[in-house]
Amino acid sequence: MARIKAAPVEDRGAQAWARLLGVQALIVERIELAFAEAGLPSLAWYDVLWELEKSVGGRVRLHELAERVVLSRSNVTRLIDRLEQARLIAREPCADDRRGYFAVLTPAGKEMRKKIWPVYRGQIETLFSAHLSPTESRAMKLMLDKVRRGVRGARNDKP
Amino acid sequence: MARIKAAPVEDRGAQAWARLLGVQALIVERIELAFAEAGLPSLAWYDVLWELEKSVGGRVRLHELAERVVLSRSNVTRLIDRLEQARLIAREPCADDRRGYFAVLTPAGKEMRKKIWPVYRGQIETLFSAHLSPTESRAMKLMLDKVRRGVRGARNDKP
DNA sequence: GGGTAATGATTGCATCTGCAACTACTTTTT
DNA sequence: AAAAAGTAGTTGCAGATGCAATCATTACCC
Repeated sequence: MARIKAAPVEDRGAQAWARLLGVQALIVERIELAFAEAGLPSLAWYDVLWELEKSVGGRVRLHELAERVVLSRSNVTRLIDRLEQARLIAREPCADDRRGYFAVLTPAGKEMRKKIWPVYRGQIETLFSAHLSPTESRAMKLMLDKVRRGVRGARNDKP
Repeated sequence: MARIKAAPVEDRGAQAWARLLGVQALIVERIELAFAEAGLPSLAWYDVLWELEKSVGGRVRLHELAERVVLSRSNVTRLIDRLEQARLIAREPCADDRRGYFAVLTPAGKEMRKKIWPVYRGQIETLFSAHLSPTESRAMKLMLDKVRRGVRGARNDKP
């Protein structure tokens, strides 16, 4: 009958959040290390390449990209600069809106992503998936989806 | 009877990982914004203050701190520099090992942490906990604990 | 339609971060 | 006990990041 040291309900969210932060930092550090050892570019580069590859025509407007990879505008400008210098993507002016630019994936960019993926996949498997059952992974994804929808849905409370 | 578009089991982990990265980035961005608006220092500073407060005597060796907040050594040196300049912590030489230093929490540091926490807690609640049931939060924490133990336990495979 | 507001992208500046090299001290080896 | 190897922390350097300001273009609205 003795109820032992159950965390106050209001704290459970904070505890889960703290673990999430810790695990994310730990695993990202390892992945970056593995990438560097394999002579591959950073996770940020992979994210951009993958985001482009997912998009129709391998092209995305820069501000759209900034939102998807969660970086500030100025940062995207310079990240794209570096990727362009490495010939993995190219800038292409937008016909409809003469202020805007697309980032488009080059063949070399496509190949680079293909080259990174097996390494990335292996790290995810070893560092993350291996410690969860498929059911757990699925549950985690669903929960995080709910959180994401909640956060993104509730934006702009201002009138 | 038709089984519809179930993700291959091997991909579930990767999907969960992708969501984790996305949600973390999204929420951290919001939290940093809220901190800045409230005139508070960054999340990194909070992490250090909290780590010290949790430790007996409010003191931790620098290399220990680096490991706990998942930062490189050199980075800790300079993070501690800034915190020291702000009088929130102090360096104290270690008697046992004359190479080493402790970071110790000052009263001002303790107060700062107390001042940040309500804001932080509010953000966690709004951005994260609000979208999960207490049961889900608990399940998420337990899963992430398993992952963390798995990652930390499997280190140093090298002979 | 002309003025104002808003948006897309870039740049200057300051900060933050990591790696590699370095100094100082400690532990291990022989 | 002297030499070798390892560990704690700092520093130089280069890269990455964000904010605020700027320029160009588009949308709004009276």
